[in-house]
Amino acid sequence: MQILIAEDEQQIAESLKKNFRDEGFNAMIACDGEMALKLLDEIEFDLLLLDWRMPKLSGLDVCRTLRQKGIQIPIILLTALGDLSNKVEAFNAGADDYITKPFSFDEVLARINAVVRRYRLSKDIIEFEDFTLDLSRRLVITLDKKQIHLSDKEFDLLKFLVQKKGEIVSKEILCKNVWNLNFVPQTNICEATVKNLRKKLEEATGKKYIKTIYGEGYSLIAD
Amino acid sequence: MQILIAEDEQQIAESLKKNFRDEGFNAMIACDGEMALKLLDEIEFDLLLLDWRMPKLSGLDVCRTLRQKGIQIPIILLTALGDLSNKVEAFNAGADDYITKPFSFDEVLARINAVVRRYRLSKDIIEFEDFTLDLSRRLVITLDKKQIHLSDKEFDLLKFLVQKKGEIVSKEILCKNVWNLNFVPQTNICEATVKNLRKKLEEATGKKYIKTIYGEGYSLIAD
DNA sequence: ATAAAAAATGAAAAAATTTTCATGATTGTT
DNA sequence: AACAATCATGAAAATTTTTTCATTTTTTAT
Repeated sequence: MQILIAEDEQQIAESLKKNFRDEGFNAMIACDGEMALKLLDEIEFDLLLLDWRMPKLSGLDVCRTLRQKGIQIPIILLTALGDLSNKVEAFNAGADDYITKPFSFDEVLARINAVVRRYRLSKDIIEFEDFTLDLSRRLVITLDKKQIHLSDKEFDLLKFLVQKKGEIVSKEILCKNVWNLNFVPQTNICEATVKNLRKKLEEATGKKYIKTIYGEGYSLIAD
Repeated sequence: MQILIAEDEQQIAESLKKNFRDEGFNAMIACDGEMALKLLDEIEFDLLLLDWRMPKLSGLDVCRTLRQKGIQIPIILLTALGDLSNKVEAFNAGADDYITKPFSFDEVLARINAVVRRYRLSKDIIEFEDFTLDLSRRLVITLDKKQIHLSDKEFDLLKFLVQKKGEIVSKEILCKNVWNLNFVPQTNICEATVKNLRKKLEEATGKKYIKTIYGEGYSLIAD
């Protein structure tokens, strides 16, 4: 996960970054609001941790600007003041959550998880066991945030199986949905692609996910 | 936009169709529920305007049948009866919205816009001028519903430009976001890919969309 | 008008993906 | 156990995509 920390107090920013690294997250620091906007414009982040008080542009301004532009990245605002009116202001500006300083890193983690989970529901992200499919970016990410590189057909096949997880999917249906064929071809395209997908999934996770049901089809199983 | 009007009262149907044409939408009329289903099966529509009371199959039946088949087209139900229980029934059957007769055409337009916007947000669909990007299926569709076949890199490039439509995007930023490079390579990968993308877009739409801003970058422009 | 920098282009080379084919292994049935 | 059907596999062939390179064209500044 790629996180942008927009925070002018270097100590806090660095400490967050270090903690994130230990969690396997990749964090980058912007020391003011303008820099944050610039970085967000250039690089794709999964989450923005945004300090309220910052030089040049306040966190609130950054938040409003982003939402105005239609950018939907999850945003958590950090603030030193814990009163309710700030909270309301934060949400009105388009923040997804709100943390009061001083905070523990555990709290940050918990909030991030909640916010990101909500975000995923609204986006096209499907989780299955040890990996996550990002349908719009066509990425498969493992638990340890590594990317599994799948070819187009492999991705389509996995996507279809994940969408039908547990169910048995016949080759006929696969041909329709992955190859857009209304018949099962004479060749063994399905089997060949399944084979390659299996290999990549096992290399990445060490587990066997695609089960063959003799005479019926394939099925994606948990463990 | 391709609209199907399912309405047995010819006068209403024709009036709607005429109004739609003035708005630049293409509408087709089905005079009963069965005909509506048949047309929906054969032609891709963007919206279904569905009368409640119709011969053979009622609007509600059509709605339920479509949803049962997993077809997700936005549906607006038209009804002569304005009571609340109908509204609930409509939504339960899977309609997206509900208009009570008599209605003004402005109201129809407003509801259509709202429904279609919501649908697009939920589907990760971005529109730009004469084409539409379907991010989760990685498809580019022209106004006349033809598919533009783009390679992976071409799609990523177009997607990025569409997301920044109007803005100038430097090669540096493209390299970061399309090729995941933190530098501009010595070779002219960007230019070459832009060239191929331009060719395909122009072949499909006859228009030039990607403008070069000398020394600065590229920009996707309207017309 | 001219030179230098930047961008466009066509074609070739390199790399990756998709598909096919021949062969071997597995499964269910009799 | 034997058979037929089904599936798995490795490797080759075919196709497509990506990248590079040499050259031409365009743009900007002088």
